[in-house]
Amino acid sequence: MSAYGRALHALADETRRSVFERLRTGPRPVGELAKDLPVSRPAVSQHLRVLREAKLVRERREGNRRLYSIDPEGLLTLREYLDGYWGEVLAAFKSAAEREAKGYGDDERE
Amino acid sequence: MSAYGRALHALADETRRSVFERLRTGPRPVGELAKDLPVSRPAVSQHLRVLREAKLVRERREGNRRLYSIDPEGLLTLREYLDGYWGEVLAAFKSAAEREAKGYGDDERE
DNA sequence: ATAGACGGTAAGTGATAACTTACTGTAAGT
DNA sequence: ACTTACAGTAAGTTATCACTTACCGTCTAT
Repeated sequence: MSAYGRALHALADETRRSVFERLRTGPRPVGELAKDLPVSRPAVSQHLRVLREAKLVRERREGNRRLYSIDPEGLLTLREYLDGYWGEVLAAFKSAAEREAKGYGDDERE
Repeated sequence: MSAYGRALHALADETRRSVFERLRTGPRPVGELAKDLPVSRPAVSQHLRVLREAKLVRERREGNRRLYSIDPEGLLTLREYLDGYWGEVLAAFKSAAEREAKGYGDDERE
C-alpha cells in the first residue's frame, strides 16, 4: 500500500484521530493516552502501531515508558498528496467545467 | 461525524481512491469509471455515493448518464484540517523535541 | 530476588463495510 | 409501445477491523 494510503487509512478511524490529537500538545506515554479514552489500553497500543506504520507517530523509549509523539513525515506525505490534486483539480475544474456539456474528457471520442 | 472525518474515511479505501483519481482529468459517467476497475458497476455507484457524501465528488445529470466530477469542497476541508495541525505540529515539535527527555508535556507535573 | 508498573502481543468476537447478483427506474431510439 | 442503455437501490455474503481479555516481556524499586 502507498504511503498516503496508509496515512489516510490511519486517520480514517475516529479513535485513532483522538489518540493522534492528544499528541498535538506534545509527547505522551501510552497509559496517559489511554486514560481518558473510552477504549482499553491494548486497543490504544494497537492504534499506535497503525499510526506508527503510517509514519504519523514516533516512539521513543524512556526507562519503563514509551513516549509517543507526532511524526511530521506522515503529515507531510498527506499534504503532498492533497497538493498534488490541488493544482490539477483547479486546472481541470476550471477548463472542464464548461466543456463537460459535450464530451466528458480530454482523451475521449466525440 | 465531522466533515474531515467523512473525507478521510472516503479516501481511506483503495478502490474509492481509484475512482477519485480517474476524475482528475475531468468528468466521467459511471460506466466509464467502472470499465477499467476490478469491481462491478454497482460497487462503483456505492463508492460514488460515499464520495459524494464526503463532498469529494459532484453529480450532474446529462440525459441518460450522470457525470461525476471532483468537488473541491472536500479537498479543501481536508487541506484545512491538515493545515490546522501543521502549524501546531511544527511549533510543538520544535519546542518539545528537546524537552521530551524529562516531563512529557506542557501541562504536566515534574 | 520478588514485586509492581508499563506496555506490546495473541486469540477470539462482534460490528462494519465492501462486494456480489437481482431488481427497479428513467431516458433515448426504433 | 417496446427495447436498449445507463445507473441507483435492495438484499445477502464475506472479509476486514476495532475491540476485548489473557498473557508475556522489561524496567525500576525494595
